[in-house]
Amino acid sequence: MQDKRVENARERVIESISKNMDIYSVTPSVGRLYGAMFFEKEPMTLDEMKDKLQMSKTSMSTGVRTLIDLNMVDKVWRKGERKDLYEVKSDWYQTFTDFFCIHWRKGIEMNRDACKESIAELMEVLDEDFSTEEKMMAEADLDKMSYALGYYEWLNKVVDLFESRRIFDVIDKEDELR
Amino acid sequence: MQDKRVENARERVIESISKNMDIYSVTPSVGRLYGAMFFEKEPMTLDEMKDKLQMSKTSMSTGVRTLIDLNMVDKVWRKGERKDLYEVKSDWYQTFTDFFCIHWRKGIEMNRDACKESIAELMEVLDEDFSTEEKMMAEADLDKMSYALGYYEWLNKVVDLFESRRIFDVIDKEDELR
DNA sequence: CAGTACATACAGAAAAAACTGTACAAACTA
DNA sequence: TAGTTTGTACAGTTTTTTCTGTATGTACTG
Repeated sequence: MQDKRVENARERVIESISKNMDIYSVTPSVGRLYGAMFFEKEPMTLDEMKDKLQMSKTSMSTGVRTLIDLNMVDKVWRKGERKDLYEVKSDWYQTFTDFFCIHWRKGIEMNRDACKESIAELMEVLDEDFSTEEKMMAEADLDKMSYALGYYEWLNKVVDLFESRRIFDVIDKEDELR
Repeated sequence: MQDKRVENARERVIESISKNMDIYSVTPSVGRLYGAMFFEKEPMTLDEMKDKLQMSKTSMSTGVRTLIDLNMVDKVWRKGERKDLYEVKSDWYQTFTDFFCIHWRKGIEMNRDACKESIAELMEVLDEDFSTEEKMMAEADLDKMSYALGYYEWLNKVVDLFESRRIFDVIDKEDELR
């Protein structure tokens, strides 16, 4: 019974992808949706997804929205088709770097801003106040924040490396076999 | 009132760190714990954490466990001290690469294995079965899986780049100011 | 224009996760 | 040894998230 074997093979990969999408903060259900869509030859409608995954259409709708927000899925236009069509973005390298860059950049920026603001505040205190105990406290915190700041600058450059695609000079893409 | 300003400065950074630790799949509470511990000059006890964060000791216990599992915090030994002491690992560059490597490696490996197994299964089918429809299906899936496999190999090399610390040749660490 | 097909907003149900207090075991103290 | 202190297992509670069904608005069709 070949049918079963082909189906099994596909299902195994879908399940694995689904399990490991937690790194993208994506729920297993949405991961399964992504996996299913990945293997579909043609762009899918919400109803097809619903049938495939045995879930409500509402869930498919929100799931797809999540994947679109993550830049992992595209809405597709096809004339004469009333239903919305969706397909997974075909360039996984791009998908990876996009996700990585957007999320890290956001976090880095927030933390960096907080550090900068607090460092300024502490410097003010150091200038004005001469209570030794207070000063030592402020200085210790200042050191920690400076260290953090340095780390965030570094991380920012790492993100630049991916965003600028220079990472592909450092690590060559595998030959695409398709 | 300098007291407040110093405290504010610290609190701002803790809160920011806490918010952005979702990238490490860490809950804001645990993130706050990490932030508080980061600024503490001396290693902390569970009771100190509990007082600081106004939460139950049980939560501190599980929170610290989480952070230790993530390689972000160390248990510290100090003679004559009955309570367990904890401090955050001081090398954030290492912490980052550790996390990145461990988590991505796990995901990559699982997906790669699933792909390999399924590719083998599909090749078997292609050898045996001559129904054209079946074959086309199997071949299409095989292509997708090969592409995925190539991507995982690439990603694996990226992880190598970090794990081997060669990343620091590509992106220099910021001068540590502390 | 009415009628149908579609996506999604919204409210509620179900499931999962976070958090707490109590109880208990292990390690220490006297 | 008996008596503390400390960390955590566990059960129950609260909060959050995920999922569903119904209802509604919009865009097509004839």
